[in-house]
Amino acid sequence: MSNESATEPRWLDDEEQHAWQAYLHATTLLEDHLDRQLQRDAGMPHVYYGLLVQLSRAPRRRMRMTELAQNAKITRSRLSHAVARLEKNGWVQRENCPSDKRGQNAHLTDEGLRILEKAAPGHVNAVRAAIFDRLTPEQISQLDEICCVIADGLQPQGADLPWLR
Amino acid sequence: MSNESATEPRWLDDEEQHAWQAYLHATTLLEDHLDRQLQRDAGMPHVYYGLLVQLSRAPRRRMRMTELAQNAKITRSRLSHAVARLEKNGWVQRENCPSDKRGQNAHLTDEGLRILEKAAPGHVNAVRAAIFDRLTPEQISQLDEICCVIADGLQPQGADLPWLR
DNA sequence: CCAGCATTGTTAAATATTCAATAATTAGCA
DNA sequence: TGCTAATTATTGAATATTTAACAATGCTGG
Repeated sequence: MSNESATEPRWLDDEEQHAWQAYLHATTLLEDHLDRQLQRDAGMPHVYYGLLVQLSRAPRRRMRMTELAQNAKITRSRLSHAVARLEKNGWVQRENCPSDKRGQNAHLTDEGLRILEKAAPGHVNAVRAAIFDRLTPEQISQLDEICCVIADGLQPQGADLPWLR
Repeated sequence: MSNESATEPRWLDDEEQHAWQAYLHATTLLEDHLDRQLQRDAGMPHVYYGLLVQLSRAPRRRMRMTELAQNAKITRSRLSHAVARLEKNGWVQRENCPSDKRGQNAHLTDEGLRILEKAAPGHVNAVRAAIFDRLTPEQISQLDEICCVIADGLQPQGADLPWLR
C-alpha cells in the first residue's frame, strides 16, 4: 500500500530535466531565429515559407487545403488564415477543386515561386549554420531518429483523421 | 573559376532533408500538443507555464523581468505582455525593484504556485509520454547534447546582451 | 431516395506575439 | 559634475494563432 503513483507522478530525473531544458532552449531559439531571418529576407514567418515549399513540390504546384495542412502539421483554420494572407501577397491563389465542390486547391503562383526561390538560399544557409554545420553525421542521424520517434508518438497514427484537433 | 558557391548555396542532401523534416514535424507537433494540454488543464499556454516554473525555482519566487526573459528565451516585450496577463489571473505580481528604479520583479503568488502545482503532474506526464518514455537513455543523452550544440550556436554567447533581438 | 452523419473550408472573436517607439533610469566617462 | 550612451520595462499597432461555431457539400445505410 505504498504505491502513491496515482497522486505523485514520476518527475524528471536530473538528466531528463537537463535534456528537456536544452530541448526547449534549442527549439525556441531556432524557431525565433528562422522566423526573423525569413521575416527580414522574405517578408513572411517560417511556417508560411514552409507552405510555399510544400506547394512548390506538389504536382502542378497545387494542393488541397486539408492535405497541405496535414503536411505542414497545422490546423485547417490556421492554414485558412495563412493562405488568405499569402493570397493577398499574390504568392498563392485559391481555386475550386473540380472533383469536390467543398474543396479548395491552393496554387503557388509564378510570383510566389519567384519569392520562394529568392528566399531559399538564405534560408538554407540559416538552417545549415544553426544545425547541419554544427552536428556530426552521426548526430544528424540520431536527431532524425529521435524526431521520428517523437513525431510518431504524437500523430493520431491509427486513424488518419482528425489528425489535429 | 568553376566555383559558383556565391550564387548556388549548399542545399541539404537527402539525409539532412529528412532529418530537417522530422525535426520540424516533431517540434511543431509537440509544441501544439503541450500548448493544448496546458491550455485545457491549466488555462495557459506552454510558454506561460514555463514562466511560472522559472519563478517557482527562483529565490523568494521573485525574478527580474530581464532575467526571466533571458531564461525563458523570449523577448522582454513578450514577457511584459505575458506577465500582464498572468497578473490579471492573480498568479504573478509585479513589484518595484529596490535596487534599480527602472526594474521590476515578477513574483509568483501563492495562488500562482497552487495553480502550478496542480498543473505540474499532468504536464510531466505529457512530456514523459511524448519524449522520455519513448527514447532510450542513450537517445536522451544524444538529444541533450544535440540541443546544447544548437542552442550554443544561436546564443549571442560572446556578449551577454542584447541576447535576443 | 434520403436522413443523418462526416468532411471541407471558412469565419469571428479572443488571445498571443512581433515590431518599433517610448519614458524612465542608470552607467560610463571627459 | 554633467553629458551621452546604454539599459529597463512597457506600450500600441500590426500580425498571427486558437477556439468554437458555421455553411456547404459529400457519404452511407435503411
